[in-house]
Amino acid sequence: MDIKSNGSNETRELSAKYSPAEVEGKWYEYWVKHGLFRSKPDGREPYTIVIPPPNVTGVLHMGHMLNNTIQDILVRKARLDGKNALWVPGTDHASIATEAKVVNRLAEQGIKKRDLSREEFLQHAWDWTHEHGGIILKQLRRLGASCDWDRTAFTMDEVRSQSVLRVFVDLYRKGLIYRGLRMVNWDPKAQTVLSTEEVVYRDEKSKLYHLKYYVKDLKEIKESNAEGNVIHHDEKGYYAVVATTRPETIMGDTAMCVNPKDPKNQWLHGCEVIVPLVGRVVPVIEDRYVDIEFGTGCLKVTPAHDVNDYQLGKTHNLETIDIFNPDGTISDQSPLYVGMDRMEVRKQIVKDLETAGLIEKIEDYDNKVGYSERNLDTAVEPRLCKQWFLSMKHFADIALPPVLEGKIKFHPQRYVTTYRNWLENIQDWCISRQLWWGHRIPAWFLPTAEEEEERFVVALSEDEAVAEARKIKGYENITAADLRRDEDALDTWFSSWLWPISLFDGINNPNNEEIKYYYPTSDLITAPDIIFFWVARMIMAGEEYMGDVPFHNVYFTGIVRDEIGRKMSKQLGNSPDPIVLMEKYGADGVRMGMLLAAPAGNDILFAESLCEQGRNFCNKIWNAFRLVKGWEHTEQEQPEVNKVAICWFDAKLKATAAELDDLYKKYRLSDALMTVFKLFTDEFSGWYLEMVKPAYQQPIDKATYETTLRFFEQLLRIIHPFMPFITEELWQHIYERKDGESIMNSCANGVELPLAPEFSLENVVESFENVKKVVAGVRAVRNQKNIPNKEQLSLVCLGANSYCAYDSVVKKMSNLSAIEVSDESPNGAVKFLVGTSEYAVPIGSLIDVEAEIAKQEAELKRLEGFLIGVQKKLQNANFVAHAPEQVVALERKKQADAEQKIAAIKESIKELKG
RNA sequence: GGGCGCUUAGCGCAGCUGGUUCAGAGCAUCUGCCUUACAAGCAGAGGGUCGGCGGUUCGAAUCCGUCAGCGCCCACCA
Repeated sequence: MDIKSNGSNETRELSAKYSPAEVEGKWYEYWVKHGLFRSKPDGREPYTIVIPPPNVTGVLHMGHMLNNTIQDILVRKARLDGKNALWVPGTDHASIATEAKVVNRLAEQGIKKRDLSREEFLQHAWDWTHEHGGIILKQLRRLGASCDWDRTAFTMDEVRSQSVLRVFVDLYRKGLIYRGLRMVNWDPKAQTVLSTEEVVYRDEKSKLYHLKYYVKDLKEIKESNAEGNVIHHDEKGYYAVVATTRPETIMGDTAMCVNPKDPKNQWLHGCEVIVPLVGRVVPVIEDRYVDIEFGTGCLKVTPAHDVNDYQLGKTHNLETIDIFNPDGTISDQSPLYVGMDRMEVRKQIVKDLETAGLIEKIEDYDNKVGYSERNLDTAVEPRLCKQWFLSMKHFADIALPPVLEGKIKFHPQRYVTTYRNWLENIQDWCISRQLWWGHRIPAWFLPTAEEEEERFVVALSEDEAVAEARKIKGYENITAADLRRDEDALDTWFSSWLWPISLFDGINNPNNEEIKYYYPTSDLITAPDIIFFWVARMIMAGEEYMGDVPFHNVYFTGIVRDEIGRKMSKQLGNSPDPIVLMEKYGADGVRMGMLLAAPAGNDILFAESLCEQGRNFCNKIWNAFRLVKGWEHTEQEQPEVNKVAICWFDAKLKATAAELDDLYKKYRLSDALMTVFKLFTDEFSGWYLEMVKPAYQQPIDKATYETTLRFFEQLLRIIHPFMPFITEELWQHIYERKDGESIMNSCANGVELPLAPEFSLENVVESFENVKKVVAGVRAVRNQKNIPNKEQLSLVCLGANSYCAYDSVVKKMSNLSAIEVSDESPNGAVKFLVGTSEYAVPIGSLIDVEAEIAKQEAELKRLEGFLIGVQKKLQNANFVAHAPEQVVALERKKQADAEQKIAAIKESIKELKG
C-alpha cells in the first residue's frame, strides 16, 4: 500500500489479510517525522513516564517487551485523553555488566585490563558503548514505543553525570556519605565490592567438614573437669572438633570460639588449639554468639572472611589474616597454597587434611551461598575493606511515609509490605565500586605520611578540590599534582535513583520549567525485583531533592516465564527473540499476546500462541474494515433494523468506554484489552455489522454508512493504545486526513454520533442481551435440526412479545419470515425460554417428539430442583427475618418465575404427548 | 527462622467490602458450516461438589481457624 505525501493512503482494494510488515515501519516513521511523540510544557495536564533505563548495551528481551508495551499503552491512552503525554527514554551505563563485557572483549584480543591505563580502558568502554549502545532503543521503536526520542538520555551523559557528582558532594557535606572500613561483599570475578542488595543467596548442596583442632599441651584432663564435657581424644592427644563448610579458610583462623555456657566444652576454656595443617596456635575464646546446639559447639574464627567472625575478632581483639587476593586466589599471608584459587584449594585441602588424619567426618549439608546478582557463577566473599557508604536511616525516614500514606500507590498493593520491611531494616548503602566504567567518585586524597590516617576532600572538580584542600592546615600550598583522585566509581544505582529528576535537569538546574511541569511523574512501570535497587531509592532521592514523590503510581509487572513456568533465560534457550516474534505476528499482535496473560503482579506464562490471538484480532479488524469500506452507499430510507442497531451500538459503545476508563484507572490492562477485544469481535463484528450489512451486492443507506464509519473510528481509538499500528493505518483510511494528523492525538471527546434523533430505545443495552438470546435460541434450533441458514423459519412468541421493538433484528439475524404472537403453541414446534418468555419455532415434520419431550423433561427436573431450593430458603423463618428485604423479594421473584416456567413446560410436555 | 502471596473448567486467569435464577470470560476441546469481510473465520455445545477439614452466619468461592501443596521476598547459625 502506498502512502501519500500527506500520510494518507491510496484508497485501493485492501488485501484479504492484514500484513503488518507493510504498515508498521511506515507509520512509525510518520509519527517521528511529525514529532508526534514530542512533548513540551504547556497548559495541559501532563502525563509523564520515565522509562526504566535498560542497559545501554543490552538487547530487547521478553521482559522489556512486557514492560514497555504497558508503558506505551498508558502513554497512548493519556495522549488520546488529551493530556500532554511524555515518555522519556534512555539507557543505563550498567557499570558492572558493561565493564565485564568490555573486559571480556579485551581478553579475547589478549589485552588485560590492568595493563591499560584508566583512560585507555575507558576509551575501549566508550567504543563498546557506541558500537552496541542504543540497539535496544531501536528495537523499542519496532514495538511502537512512543517515546520522545529527542530527550533520549544516558546515565553517563553530561547532564546526568553532573547531577550525580553534585548529589555526591551535597550528601557528603550533609554528613550522609562517609568512608569506612567494613566487612563488605566482594565479587572476585569483577573484583569489586557489591551492596548487600546485589548479593543473591542460593541454596546449595555442600559438605560440612568436621576438623580436628588439637589442644596444645593438654596431657590429661582432671576428673572434676570432665563432667558433662564431650572430650575427643586419640593417640595424638586431645582435640576439639570444629564443623565448617569452608575448610579453605582455616589459614585465616586466629581463634576458636565456644559458648561459655556450653557444658560440652568447658574443658576447653583457657586452652589453645592448633589450627590443622597450618600449625598456628590460636586461643580458645568464649562468646555467647556461638550456638551450643550447632555441630560440636566449637566455631573456628576467621575475622578476615566472615561477617560474624569479624565481629568476634573486634570484641576479642583478634588478629585478622586476610588470606585472599582480590581475585579469589590465596594471598601470601597464608602459609599454604599461595596463588591457588580458593575453590581449588577447597578440594586440595580436604585431601590434605584427610591424608593427615585431621578430618573427623564429612556430612552432607544444605547451605546458602551468596552470588553476585550480575554474575551468578562466582561466589561472593565477605571481605574487609574501606569503602564509601551512604547512611540510610535518614532516607528510610523520608521514603516511608509517602508510600504508607498512599501518596504513592503500589499496584498490586501487597508490595507496600515488602517495601516497608526493607526500609525498617535498612543497612547503609555501599556506593563505591572498584570499577572504572561509571561516575568516578569526586574525592581527592591528600598526601599523607606513611602511618598517618588518610585525608581527603570531596569537591565537584579538581580545582575546587585544590581550593578545599588549601583550607586545611598544613596543605596551604598544595597543587593539583599533589592530589590523588579516588580511583573508584559509584554504584550504577547511585545515578539511576536520580532518574526522574535528572532527566529534567532538576539537580543541576532546580526549578527550571521542565522539572516544574513534569515532576512528579505519573506512573512508574517496573519489575518487582528492583523495588529496593531502584524504586525505593528514587523515592528517597525525590523526597530529598524535590521534597516530593517521584511518581504517583508504581505498576509492578510480573516476571515473564515460559509456558511451563520457567524463568526465561539465555541458558535455557526458552526466550523467544522479540524481533522474530514481531516479524511473524506483527508488533500489534505481539503486544496483544504479551498483555493477554499479564495481570499486574502475576507472573506471565508466555506462549507464542498468545501472539496468534493478537494477529488474528488484527485480521479481524482489518476485514471488518474491508467490509465497511466496500459498501456502496446511496440515498435511501434507513431500514428499521439499522436504526435499532445504531441505537443499541451507540449505547453499548458508550457503556464500554466508561467501563474501560475504570479498568485503566485500576491498571487492569489485561482486562481492558479483553473488553476491547470482545467489543470489537462480538458486539461490533458479530452483531452490529451483521445487523446493518446489506444483502449481497446491495448498497447501504448513506446514514447507516456514515454512522458505521464513525463507530469504526471510535473503535479504532479505543483499540489504539493496545495496537497502535493497525489502528493508525485504518484511521488514515476512513477519511481523508491532513498531513501530520494521527489517530494518536485525535482526542476522543466531542464526537457526537449522527443518530436518527427521534429514535431511542429504553434500556437498550440490557434488552438487547435478551434479544441476542432469542436469536441464539433460533440458531440453536437450526443447529440441532440441521436446518440451513438459507431456509427461512418463523417464530411464535407465546403469550406476548416482550421485545417487539427488536423484531426487525430478530428477523434478520435468525432469518425469519415472520414473528407472531399467539397463546396457542403451534404443532410440530421446538420451544425455548428466554427469561420467562416462551418461544416456539415451528419446524413441522422435522420435529422429533420423543427427543423434544426428553429435553423438556430434563429442563423441568432442573427447574423443580431449583424451586425446591428457593422454597426452602423462603420457608426458613430466620432467612426471612434476617436477610435484607431486597434479597427476600428477589427470592420471591425467583420462586414466582420458576413456578411460571414450570407451568409452561408442563403444558408444553402435555401438548407434545398429545 | 520471619514475612507475603497463590490453590476456581484441560490451560493460564477474573470473581470488590458474603445474597441480583444452583460459579464467569479467553484459549483449548467437541459438533455443524468454505453462508462472497474474515476458516487467522462463523454458528452452537460440553466441561468446575471454587485445595482438604472445621467454624461464624438465615446464607460463604467470598469472612475466621487449621492442615496440605506451590511460589516469592527477607534473615550473619558456622
